[in-house]
Amino acid sequence: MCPKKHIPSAVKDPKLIETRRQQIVAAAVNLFVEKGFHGTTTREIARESGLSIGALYEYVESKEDVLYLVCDNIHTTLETRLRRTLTEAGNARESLRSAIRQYLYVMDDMQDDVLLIYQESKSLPLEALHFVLGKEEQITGIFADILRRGIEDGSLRLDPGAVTLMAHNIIVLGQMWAFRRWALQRHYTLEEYIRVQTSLLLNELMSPDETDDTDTQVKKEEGEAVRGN
Amino acid sequence: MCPKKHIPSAVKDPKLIETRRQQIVAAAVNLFVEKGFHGTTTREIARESGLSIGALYEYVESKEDVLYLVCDNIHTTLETRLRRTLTEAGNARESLRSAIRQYLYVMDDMQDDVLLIYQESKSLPLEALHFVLGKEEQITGIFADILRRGIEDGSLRLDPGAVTLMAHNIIVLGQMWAFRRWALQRHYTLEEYIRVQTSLLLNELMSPDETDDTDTQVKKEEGEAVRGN
Amino acid sequence: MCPKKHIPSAVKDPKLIETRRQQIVAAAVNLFVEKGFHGTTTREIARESGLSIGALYEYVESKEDVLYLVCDNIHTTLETRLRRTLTEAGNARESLRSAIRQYLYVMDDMQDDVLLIYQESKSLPLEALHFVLGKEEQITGIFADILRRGIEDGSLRLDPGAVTLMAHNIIVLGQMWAFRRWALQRHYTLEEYIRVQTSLLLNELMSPDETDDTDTQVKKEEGEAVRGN
Amino acid sequence: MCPKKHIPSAVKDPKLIETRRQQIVAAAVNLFVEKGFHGTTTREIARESGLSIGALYEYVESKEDVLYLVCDNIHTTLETRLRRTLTEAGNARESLRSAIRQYLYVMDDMQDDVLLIYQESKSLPLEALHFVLGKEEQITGIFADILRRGIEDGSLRLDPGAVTLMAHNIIVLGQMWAFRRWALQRHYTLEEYIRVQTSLLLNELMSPDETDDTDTQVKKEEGEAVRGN
DNA sequence: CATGAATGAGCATTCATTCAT
DNA sequence: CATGAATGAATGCTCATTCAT
Repeated sequence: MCPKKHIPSAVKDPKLIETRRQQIVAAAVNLFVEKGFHGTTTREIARESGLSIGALYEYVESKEDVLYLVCDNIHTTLETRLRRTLTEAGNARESLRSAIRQYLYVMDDMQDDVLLIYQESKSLPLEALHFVLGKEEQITGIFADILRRGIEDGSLRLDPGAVTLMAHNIIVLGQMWAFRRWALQRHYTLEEYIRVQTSLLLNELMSPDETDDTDTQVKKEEGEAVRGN
Repeated sequence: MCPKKHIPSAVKDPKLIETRRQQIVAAAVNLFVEKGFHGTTTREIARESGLSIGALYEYVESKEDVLYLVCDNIHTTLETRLRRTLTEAGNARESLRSAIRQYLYVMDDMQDDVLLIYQESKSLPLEALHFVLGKEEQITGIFADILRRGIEDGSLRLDPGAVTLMAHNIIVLGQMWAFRRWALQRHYTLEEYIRVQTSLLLNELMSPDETDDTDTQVKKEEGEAVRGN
Repeated sequence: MCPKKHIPSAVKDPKLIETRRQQIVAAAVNLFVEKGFHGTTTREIARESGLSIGALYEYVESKEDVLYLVCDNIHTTLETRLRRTLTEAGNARESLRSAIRQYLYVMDDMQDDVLLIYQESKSLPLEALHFVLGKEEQITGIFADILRRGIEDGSLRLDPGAVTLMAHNIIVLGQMWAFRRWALQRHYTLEEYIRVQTSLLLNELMSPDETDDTDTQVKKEEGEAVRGN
Repeated sequence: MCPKKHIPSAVKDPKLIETRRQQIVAAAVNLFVEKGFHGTTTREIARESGLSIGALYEYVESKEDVLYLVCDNIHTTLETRLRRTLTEAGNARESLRSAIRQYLYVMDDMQDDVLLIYQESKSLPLEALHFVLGKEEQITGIFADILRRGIEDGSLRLDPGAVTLMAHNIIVLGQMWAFRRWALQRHYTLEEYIRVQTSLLLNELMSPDETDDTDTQVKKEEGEAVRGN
């Protein structure tokens, strides 16, 4: 998959390490989401993990390690869920359309976690940050691959030099659904968001002849609401 | 402009308040950018401001107030610089193209500040956060206005219900240049980024007949480099 | 006198720093003597100093700083008290005899402090340790000076190359009264100790013709006691 | 030899106890010398001993027990090595001269261990400390015995009441070579130190008629160096 | 208005020791 | 006998905020 930062543990049994770290991550995600990294104490993490503070530090060397574990876990979950939905059926254009939809479903579901990474990863030590960004890039690569397939099979017209950028655009599409939810989710439902963004992205917006009507149309009230801010 | 949160001060003279708060913000931006909100102490802010801690607390009620002041200041600067470049000359499509370019210039210049808002605004008390988000929405409104003008003058084909979303897309376009710089700025120069993103956005990408070649084409090496990662 | 390590303080008024540090040292000496450096907590030091823990750290940067302050204070006291008793009256031999006597009085009085330095100075950071050893050497120099005067005025016969060593011997003479008190003070009174050590040192022991009888003779019971262990 | 503190063990086999404790002591000496008693953790002791912490605590009841074991071991080694070199050949004066020389050789070799006892024995529980001091006294007795023999055979002129003191002086002579090495070993080689101290002690210093020249004379450069500080 | 000394709750982390397996 | 995971009291230190001068 992707190289992971090795976090030393005083405990020898790898099985146990895995189990305990899962407890820790499960507890920490919730706490970090709720109160932020700096607002959460190690004791809270320990308590919620069902570990003593001493035990916590047997599986982790610092609070920052917990943050890394959390970020990595979120990314892994994200990637796993995303890859699970990928199909090679049909041309790449259809694959992309489907992948975007699935990606946005996942992002909608993991909003808090996405936010967490975006707001707290700066607290990671440099080395750990690199690993996290590496993972981020890898996930971006999923879309880059589809885009390249689309260029090859002719279903997508895109300058090869713009592939990376486009892939990042798609990723950001999902992230903004989370970190601008205070605005977006007031105006659009997830389905609307998916529909419109996909259209814009797949360039159907400006080529009405290729557009299927149900796709681009936004509900009336929505159109009104938008003007209201 | 936009309603601002009133921050009480023990000092009467409004002129003085204004001056001192400017000192405070100037000092705090640098510190927050460099060390983050939590990594900066009030003493450091005071020292860099040329004030005593006692004096600092005469102009501000809490460290969070400083953060609010900083965020508000960044947003105000951003908006001012952006509005200064807006022209009504030509059709809206050309206005938009120009606005995006100018916006990206500003965002490139203010990368650190943009990052600051994105990573630290979660530390604001709820009320202050609302003011900050309000400002954000207002800036988004600048682009929404242009888009609406484009619909009216026919230079932009866009479903009215998608205006808000498109405006957010544009804003995020600029923000991602900052918060994904670890990837984007490794692959693209600012000019390339502006060119490609504008093309994608203005839908020239998929309609090569409308495209001006120099605009969509990315330098060969870039194309290679992209595949390389 | 002797260069001192500068210990930064958050407080500006030098008078206040002096006062507070004196409080701190006064409290810490007792605590360190009683419970050792590691056995004493910073909170105890603060409490006994009449300061809050926060205030303590305004005058000191670490617990080790307190230790340095304590060591330096002890050395300074020692040196001051020692120098106060020095006389140039008579020949150097008589000066030395008197100086040793006074030195041992002081050492007897400061036993606990001497012990403290000997047992805890290893906990000092390297730099601070150098300052402490420098001070120690300077005190040794007091006796070296007298010895040199003795060589010059002919009242002491000593190879110049042995001056330093002899000076260290004298210093250690006083220190061992403290750190071997569990044995020495069971067998000898201070006066006896002074008398015998001075005799041995001034070489009267083996030259009975120069010896004044009352000086070398140790009380009968003492002689017995010695054999008893 | 000397009564030793009994340290309870959960293990029955005395052979095994002996072996394991030797492992423990060997590891702990190095660690204590390097990092001090308080700076060494029980886990480190266990690891270096090749034992698990669990096992460590089967052979020892506390960290302080390890310290006692270490101190006792050092003292035992010291005494053994010292006694091995003792000869009854010649008069006591010559025995003493030789014993001092051998003693200083051993002390030079065991500097770190000597320092260890001097700096850390204060961390021993009272009872253990008494045993350690007892051993120290016993070693001192070695020299007391020689001194007494010297009084009897007339080769040493010494007030019987000063025997104990003189014995302590000799012991301290060796110890100071270790704990004042920062000064002494900068000025003198071991051989010079032995020569001069022996001379001073054997009272040849002030009676040049009895002195053998090579013995009291300190190398010219040394003499200079001494004045230089 | 300005100063800066004082406060003390709060935090991350350590480590000797235990005990179930 | 051996193992090593678990415990949690204890510690050094920080820092936002206050308030007497």
